[in-house]
Amino acid sequence: MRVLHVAEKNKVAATVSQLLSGGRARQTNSCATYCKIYEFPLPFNGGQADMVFTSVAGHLLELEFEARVRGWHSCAPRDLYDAQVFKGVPKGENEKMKRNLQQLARTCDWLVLWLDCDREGENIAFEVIQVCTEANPRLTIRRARFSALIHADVTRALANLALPNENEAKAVDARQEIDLRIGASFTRLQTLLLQNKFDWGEHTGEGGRLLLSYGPCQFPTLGLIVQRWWEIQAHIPEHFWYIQVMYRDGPKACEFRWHRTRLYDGAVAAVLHEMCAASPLATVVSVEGARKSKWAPVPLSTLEMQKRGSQYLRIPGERIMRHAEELYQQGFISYPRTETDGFEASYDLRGMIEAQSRAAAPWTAYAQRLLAPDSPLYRWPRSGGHDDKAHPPIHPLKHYGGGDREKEVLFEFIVRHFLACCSQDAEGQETRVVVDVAGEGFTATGLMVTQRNFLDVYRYQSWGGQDALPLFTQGQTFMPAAVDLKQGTTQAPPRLTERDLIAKMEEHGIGTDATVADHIQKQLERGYAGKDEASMQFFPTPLGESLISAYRKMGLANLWLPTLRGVIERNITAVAAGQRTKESVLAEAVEAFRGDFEAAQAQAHVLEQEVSAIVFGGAAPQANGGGGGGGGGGPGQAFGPCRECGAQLQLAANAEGPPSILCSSFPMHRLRIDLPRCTQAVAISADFCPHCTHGQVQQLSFRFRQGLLPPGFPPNLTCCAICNQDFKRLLEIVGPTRRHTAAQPAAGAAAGRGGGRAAGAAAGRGGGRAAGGRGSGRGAAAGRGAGGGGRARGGGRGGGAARGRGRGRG
DNA sequence: GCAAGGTC
Repeated sequence: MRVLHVAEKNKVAATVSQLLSGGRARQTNSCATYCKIYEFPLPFNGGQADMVFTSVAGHLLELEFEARVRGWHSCAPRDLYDAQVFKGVPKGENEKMKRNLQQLARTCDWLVLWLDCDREGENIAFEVIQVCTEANPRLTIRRARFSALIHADVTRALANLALPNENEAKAVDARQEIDLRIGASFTRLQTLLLQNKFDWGEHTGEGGRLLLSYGPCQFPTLGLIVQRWWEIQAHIPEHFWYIQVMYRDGPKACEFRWHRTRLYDGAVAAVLHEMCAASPLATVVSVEGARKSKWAPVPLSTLEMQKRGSQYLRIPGERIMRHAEELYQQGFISYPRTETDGFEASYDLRGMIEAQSRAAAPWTAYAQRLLAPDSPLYRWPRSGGHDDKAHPPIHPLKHYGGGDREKEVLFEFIVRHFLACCSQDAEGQETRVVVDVAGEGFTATGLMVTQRNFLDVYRYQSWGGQDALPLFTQGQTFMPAAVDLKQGTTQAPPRLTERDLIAKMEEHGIGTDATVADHIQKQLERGYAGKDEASMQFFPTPLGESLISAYRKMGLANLWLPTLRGVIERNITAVAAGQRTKESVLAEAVEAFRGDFEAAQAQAHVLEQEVSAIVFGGAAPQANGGGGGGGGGGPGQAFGPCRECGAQLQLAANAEGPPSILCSSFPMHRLRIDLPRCTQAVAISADFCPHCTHGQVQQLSFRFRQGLLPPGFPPNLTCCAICNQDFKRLLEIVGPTRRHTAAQPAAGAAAGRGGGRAAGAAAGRGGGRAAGGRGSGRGAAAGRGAGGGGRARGGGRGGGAARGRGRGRG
């Protein structure tokens, strides 16, 4: 009896056959470059069998359209919803893998499938079955289910062979067909529609041809980037005030923070501050201590490696995966694509630590400390609770001597993470001191680390530090070194870092651990997004923004919202669970997307308008009706070049209230000026500004609402909005228009403070200035307030420092 | 020239 065993990758075929044969399997080459053959005898099914192990390399087959519609001009893109699809063998390596399988299948009686125990693995199993039974229809077919490549698991799997799960495979079939139909149809629609309408210049890729791809993972990814960008654009900086109490005794000092945190009403804050300043003696109300611990990390999964790697090491996820793949191929680390973040009890962790304790590396001494008999430092890693039933967490196998600098840095991270997760948590003592000043409460918090433990090896993280508070006792009084009224400004949310983006994609189920980095990379390749190298933050390009904006205006939000993938995923999960048939899910999804496709095609002019307005800064016709317009800024009327970058300045309509002035260039520079709150109407006048020397800028004609105008200010003004001092002064006095994001509410703090607070904030702004002016030389506070006007934070500029300070802290 | 998912 001959039994053919097929694994998903050569490594698994090699490991399983070595485990089952006790290391006596004979290896030979096959006609497929990466897929070896391993042979050995073994008792099986009551007799003796010749075991033949080989593998594929991922999917063997690919879903393709029938030849009739393969040419881009052979049919209308919408025909791709009805065209036939079938699974074929892609040319090249896969043809060789197929030949290898069929040659072996002809000589065998059994086929045992050792593909990864996930949905894709189940689908590949059926690809292997299809190909093998073509060559030998008499095969007895079984599935081996294993969760770890260790002896006990593998022998158990062989002794408990089961049948493959067709439902799981069909779920993947459905996913493939949906992805192919919507991906190809929208890609062709977008590309064919727009490629000849504009001069794309630098946007075209290698072949000099423009490719505007659409995909159910790439668009929601782009959507995440654009959405955040719109939130940033919609943010209106708001001033707030807080009281800060400082203690100082020689070198010892600490800051007490106000229990009210902050107030948005400057006048009220000023009153409270005056009370504190009038009787500043502080009384210690309580001194409390608490033990705190900082948890060591859990074992490393792929996405965690990418998130932490991009943050700690500043290496993009795509390169992390490339290095990790090489380290794996060369035997330095375990399999790099895993969701598992806990070790099975049978893993020999001490053996792995030992391997790192022998190398001459900076972490050698730490590894030795961990290994010491009865080491109080060592502990079995906490599990993160995820298990893909196919691969262990990423861990080092042997020492990597180096060569490639970036690969070394990644390897070091993998080792340090592994050692850290095998270590005890860090321990510390927190002290909280509460004081009372004139009836207002303030708290100082200090943390002293008592046991560093894993932090000693995990140098990417820090905790507290030498932040011990001076000694206070309850009932004690002291005179603060300062009781200050401070002013701060709310900050727009930061642009997304790679870590943020990966986390959001994970949250919404966009992509898998093996593909998330590719989807991000694709944003850059297609020119949909850019990445600020210094801050590692993503921003949409005008092209990316225009595409998303177009679908938003069409009212087809489900084509780019991050929830798109989750909807598809939920439906195919029902197929995998046997609750729905593949046919019904497919029919439903295809009909839904066909509807979206037809709606998009019917409104193709919106796509053109958005690209024209946002990418090419053209004075496109105003979008009529659309999907509400708003926050993101739509097409606008141009009135002259931007002084900083030369691109067109536009008067861009908002959903409510007067339009805003927008510079269309990006990411070089992006200017936004919200007009004064009292603006009733504005129009581009025929006159040019006599002062702007960088180009011809048309003046704007304003009509203002009388009630809000400062005394003596003319209700009608025609002036240059860029350089006119009266206009700037008015903007300073009355503040910019308060707008709301129509379709996409801003996240977190900004949204929470929406309309309701508007009146209070406006009042606060006025009051605050007064307070600042009255107060005796509080230069810093007053100075911070200036320049807060209508200018939104620019794209590429000025990121870092201010951003790092976080939201709203002064 | 289209997708996303495997893996080398």
